[in-house]
Amino acid sequence: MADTTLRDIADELNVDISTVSKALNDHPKISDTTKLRVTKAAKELNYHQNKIAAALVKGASNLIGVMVPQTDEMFFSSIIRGIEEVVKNSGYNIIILQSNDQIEDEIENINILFQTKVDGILVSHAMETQQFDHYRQIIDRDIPFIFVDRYNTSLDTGVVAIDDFKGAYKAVSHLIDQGCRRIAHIAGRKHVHIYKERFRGYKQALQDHDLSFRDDMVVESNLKLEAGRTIARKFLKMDPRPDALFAAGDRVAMGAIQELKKQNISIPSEMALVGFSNEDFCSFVTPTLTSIDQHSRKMGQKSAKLLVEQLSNDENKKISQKTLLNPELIIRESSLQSQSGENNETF
Amino acid sequence: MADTTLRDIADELNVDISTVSKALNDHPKISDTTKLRVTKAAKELNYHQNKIAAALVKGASNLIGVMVPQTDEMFFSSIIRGIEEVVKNSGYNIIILQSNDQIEDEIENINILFQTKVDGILVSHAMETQQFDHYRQIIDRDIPFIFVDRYNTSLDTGVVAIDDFKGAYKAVSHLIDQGCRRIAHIAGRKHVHIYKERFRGYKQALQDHDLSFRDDMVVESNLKLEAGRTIARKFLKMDPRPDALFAAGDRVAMGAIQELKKQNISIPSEMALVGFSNEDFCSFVTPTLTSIDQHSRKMGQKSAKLLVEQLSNDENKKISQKTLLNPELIIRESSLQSQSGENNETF
DNA sequence: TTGAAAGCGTTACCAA
DNA sequence: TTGGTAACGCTTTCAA
Repeated sequence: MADTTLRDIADELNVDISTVSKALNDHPKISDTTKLRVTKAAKELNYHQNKIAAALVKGASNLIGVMVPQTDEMFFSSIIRGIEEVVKNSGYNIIILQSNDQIEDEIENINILFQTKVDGILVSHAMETQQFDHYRQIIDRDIPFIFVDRYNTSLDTGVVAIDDFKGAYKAVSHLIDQGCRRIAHIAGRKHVHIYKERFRGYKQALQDHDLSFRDDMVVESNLKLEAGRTIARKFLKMDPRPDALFAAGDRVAMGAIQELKKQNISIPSEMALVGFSNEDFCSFVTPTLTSIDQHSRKMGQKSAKLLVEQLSNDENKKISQKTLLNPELIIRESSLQSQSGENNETF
Repeated sequence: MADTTLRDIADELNVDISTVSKALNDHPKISDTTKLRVTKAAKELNYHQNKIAAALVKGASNLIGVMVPQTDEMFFSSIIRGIEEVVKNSGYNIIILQSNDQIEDEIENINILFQTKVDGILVSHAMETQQFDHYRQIIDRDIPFIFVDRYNTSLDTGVVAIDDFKGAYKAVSHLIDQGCRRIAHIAGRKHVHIYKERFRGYKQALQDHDLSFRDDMVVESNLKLEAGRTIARKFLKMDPRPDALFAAGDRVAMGAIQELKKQNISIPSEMALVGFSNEDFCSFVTPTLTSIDQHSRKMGQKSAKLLVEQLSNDENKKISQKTLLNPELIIRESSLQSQSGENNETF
């Protein structure tokens, strides 16, 4: 059954097709009576606007491209949720692309976005991306474009992320407050800006509390679970060994917990632990894991809002604004020296 | 900077626009030399096909609509991942819509999908949907359409899900094997087909092992964490109390674990536990949680494959096939009476 | 207030 | 093998 078109409605009502179009779009110069007749007929014929045709003539697809490394990482899926919520209410839809954390896929995806003629783009870039020329094309084409979370400073685009420096700073300061003095850091890849920031926050917190920074107390990793196990083993062999671990991710922290438990190291008294991201499971594990909440859903919402705003801006004035959300330290058992069971305060 | 069009390439090369189109589409009747010239010019001018225009004339958008309750639930985000992988390799893209488990959003989303002229639709329906007329429109319009996981039997569509009956049966049989005799069930909403199936599997397993079924051993719930706590409290008050809990979801099982631990009930010796979905955190909690793996990513892949297949089928022969994947019991500490630490076998 | 017609960028058919 | 042209369904400008 072929879809109803404007033509069908026009024929039905013996008016011109352009009249129908205008009536449906609530054009001011169409009489209320015709508007009524048209909307009625449209409903009867079960008409749905063909957005493809409209997009072609208007030069705007009402599509927003969203690219993340993978949809099935809690952090990204919740960003996506936030984006979808906002975007839909503004009449846009999102098309989702995954980079699988690989630059080749990223490049290919960007081409797809060009073909799809998306009106705007939201990206969290691949872990292994160190060279951002393919993103430059987006800017050259004047497509509104905002980085979410993982961003690159060399490009003049909008950015929505959390203040990773501050998050790390809060985490480490908290550990120091709890009496920890030899705090090690499980870092992410140092070419990724956000991980660099977390590392910087770690160092700064140490310095501000007159603790010395030591190179051998920092290990770079891919932040996966298995890495946490290995790295924990490594730290346990040190003498004196660290009395706390600040991990740049929850999964890698989880791996460390597993290893510590296996070796019967008590958490937090022998070694305290703070993760980063505040994934669901932080409150499920034993001991529950202190972490930094990144407000991922809000991050998605904010980036989408900014983008939509930019899109509705007549004078295509580029918003190359950087928005850093405030990270939140969620204190749980893994770092609380003064034990008090089900603690769960927020700072 | 306006995008390059076929016209630009044609002008550049002094050939007709239709020649360019054919050359780019590798049409057999175009000489290799012109193909070469055209592709070269296209690259130089940085041409990207306008899929919107192509979609309009071809009557196919190359878009596949995906609707899930929420993207930020592990299970759905991993379905989405699977879908995206398959679909991209077939030249399609996905647009994502969330129903927020509400029927109003569902109806609105379906209208959006009509407007976007998606070529096919993949849906996991909202928890609260009990009336499926809005889905019937999709069928009436001959849009290929497959249910993923949450499906309805009254509609003649394709279905990809796991065999929930079998999953529940495996879970309960396993508990019985472990010596449990009073097995309670935390069920999902009984109007949702998959939860009905899990309930059926539970009953059947009891019956096949000569255990009697009791109404008061089953509680229906929304499967959220908090519900798990409440329901566990309720079961703990029974006399004699259950020696095992089979939950239709991991989160609700998690809530139960929390309550049991709080009341110092030892797991699994005093009460064994099996969840459903095998979420990440199952292997993180203490004790690790036995669960049923649903192969969600594979589910996404399978449904996408089926849909794409159907789309490329010239004679629009509808695939109203039902594919049930085999659920996998992942045995962990929460149900293993013979304790052996880090057990993690697969059946 | 309504109608006619051009045009968005492609594809596909028929003619050359 | 290539060119011309209609058509996809809609919006928009100008004329009536």
